[in-house]
Amino acid sequence: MKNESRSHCRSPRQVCAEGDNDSLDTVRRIENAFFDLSRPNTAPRRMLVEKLAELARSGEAFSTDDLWQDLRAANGRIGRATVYRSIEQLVESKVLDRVELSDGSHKYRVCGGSHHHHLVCTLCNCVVDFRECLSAQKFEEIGRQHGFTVNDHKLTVYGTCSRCLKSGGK
Amino acid sequence: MKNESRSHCRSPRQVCAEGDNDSLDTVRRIENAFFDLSRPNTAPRRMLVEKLAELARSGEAFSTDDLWQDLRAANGRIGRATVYRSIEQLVESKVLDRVELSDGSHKYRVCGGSHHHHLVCTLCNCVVDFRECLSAQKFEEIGRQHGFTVNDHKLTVYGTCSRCLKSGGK
DNA sequence: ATTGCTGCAAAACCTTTGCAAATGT
DNA sequence: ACATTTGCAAAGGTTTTGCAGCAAT
Repeated sequence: MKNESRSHCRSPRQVCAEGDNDSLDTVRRIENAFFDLSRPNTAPRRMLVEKLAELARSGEAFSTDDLWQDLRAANGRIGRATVYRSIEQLVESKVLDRVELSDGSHKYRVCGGSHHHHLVCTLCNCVVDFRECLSAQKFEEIGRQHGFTVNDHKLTVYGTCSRCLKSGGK
Repeated sequence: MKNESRSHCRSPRQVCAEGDNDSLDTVRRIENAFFDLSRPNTAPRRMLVEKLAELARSGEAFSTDDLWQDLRAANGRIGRATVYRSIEQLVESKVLDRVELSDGSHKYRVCGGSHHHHLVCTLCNCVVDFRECLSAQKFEEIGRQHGFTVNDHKLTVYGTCSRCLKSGGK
């Protein structure tokens, strides 16, 4: 009885998300991220690139386990540890965003290159990007007021998506 | 037998935080949060109230385990599960904030009543409050643009605090 | 041949749960 | 007495780690 609200979010079609990435570009970015750290173009990495390009297109958010299960079902042999290790690298390389859900758990999402933040549905946990934010100067000012050097920030908005609103949260 | 170690508003190693809560008010708020759910004024709850009031004064952020260890060391007999259960309730009651650190882990912090967000040092993980934010209308607009009904948001800024800057991160 | 990624299984970690006993009202 | 909370220990779930073997360069 753990994550009670994730059940209907696992479905293949995730309507409340934007597929606004150019997928060729995404493939390139993922490949570069792997390549930057080490050379080998291995089978698991190819599987990951392919699957992540697909997830970039749909805009769907996924857990580490989701990704592992999907790859394992579709292509066969891949280890959980490889998926964990790859996700870690790709988050580091800014290819993936780690999105905090309202219950404190998290999912990942392939992110476009430009500055954005996340709108998260507290019922189905779908995720949408948006671009509004405070200005860079404002962040600098916030930092200055407390003696911080600011280098990153994260804005997450929680609410109910249109699908869940219509279906009354069911 | 209570340990009155409340004399200083500065915790041993967490200087970069604001102790801006009125502690009497904080005690009241924590007690109410417990009381709202059920009557018993038990020993563990009194221990928690006392310790949390102290943490409110210092502004220090803490993990569940930190809190358990501290209580256990100072006052003796308390179960991990009790601490987990209490923290969960207090987060629900908005007495505690859950703060996401830059590495994806989290800590808790006693929060003042008014609207605020967190500035987190990526080196020492200290946490400071600030009040700047987007306007309520802006959030509504963000929601409207994507068919969401917005009901909450979280803004976290990451950087390096003055202490860590001075010490070069050591 | 060398390098280092990969899969597996075990270990480590963190959090939740079940239940008898203790505690507050 | 009664209703709840508590502590303990066990279970649960997730992530990391160690290492031998393998694949890519």
